[in-house]
Amino acid sequence: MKITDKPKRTKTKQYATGEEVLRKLVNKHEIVNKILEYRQLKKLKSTYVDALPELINMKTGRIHTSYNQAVTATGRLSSTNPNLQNIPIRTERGREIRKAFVPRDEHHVLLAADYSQIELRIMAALSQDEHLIDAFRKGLDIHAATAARIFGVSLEEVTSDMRRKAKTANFGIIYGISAFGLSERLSIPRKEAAHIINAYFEQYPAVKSYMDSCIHDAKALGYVETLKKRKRYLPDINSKNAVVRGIAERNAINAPIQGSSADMIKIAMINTFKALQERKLQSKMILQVHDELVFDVLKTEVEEVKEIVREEMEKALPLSIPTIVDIKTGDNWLEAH
DNA sequence: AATTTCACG
DNA sequence: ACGTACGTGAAATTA
Repeated sequence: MKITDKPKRTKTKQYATGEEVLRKLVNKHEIVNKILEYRQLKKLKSTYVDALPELINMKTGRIHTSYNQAVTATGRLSSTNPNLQNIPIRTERGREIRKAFVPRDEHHVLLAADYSQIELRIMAALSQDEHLIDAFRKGLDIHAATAARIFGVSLEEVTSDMRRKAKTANFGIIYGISAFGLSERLSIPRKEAAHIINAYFEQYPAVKSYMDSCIHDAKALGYVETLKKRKRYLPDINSKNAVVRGIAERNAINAPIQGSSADMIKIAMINTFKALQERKLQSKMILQVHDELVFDVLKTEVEEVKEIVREEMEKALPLSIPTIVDIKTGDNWLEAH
């Protein structure tokens, strides 16, 4: 439509129209927002509303996913046919879909138990950064605590904007972020993003040296590993192509963190299943979504199951800092969140 | 069959 | 000069 001078192209030379591209064009033409809204509705309808009812099992009257144990590079599970690890939650219309996931009958509730900030906790434990460890031991709001440190203010002086930036930085760090990436995500100048990253590593110096050591180990050994010694091989770590090498370096930083989190929840799943069996409970573990377990719980068993699940998840793979699990119940999956 | 887009952690 | 945050899977579109 000629609403931008240098339209972005995909690698096959077509016009790129992904969400990030379109969002930069919303002020150029009134149709752009309408396209974004249309896309969202189309996605939700085709992927969930239309597809899921087709997958109801004739015998059980329920839908059953398949969990794949040997697909991902990091040790996570993946879920197919249908994928129940990407059920919507972020938008209001998406949340309507999540409400459709309900307990087996009126005598049951759904119980959702999720690890709180698990990847940041693992990064604290792996890096042994004293300030990050200290924040978790004190039970602080980790994004606010990070904001206070990187912006040099007291906890009380942290504004919502400072916290938002620190939160994005925290997630970015786990992925091996660049100043460019952070600036894009926060819509701030690259210089400011670079300052935030510099401040982050000044305030959490052991995080910086831990990340450097991940890359160093990958170059020396050809792989990195998780807390439970799961390896990810990184054959591109010494590539002469800077782009290819950069991806491998970010993998070297991220894989031990994401993979150790997967180690932890897998151990928790085994031990929780055993504990429910040993106590002859009828409640069932029904879903895993990377840092969350969902149970179909007999109402009379709620308190006992809650205790067991918290205990088994929190003690599955002890770190040098507390592991916290948040638990909620509800009459549908959204309410249990 | 490959690519693009977008849903989740 | 160049590209630029990790891990997935499904549906629609393009080749």
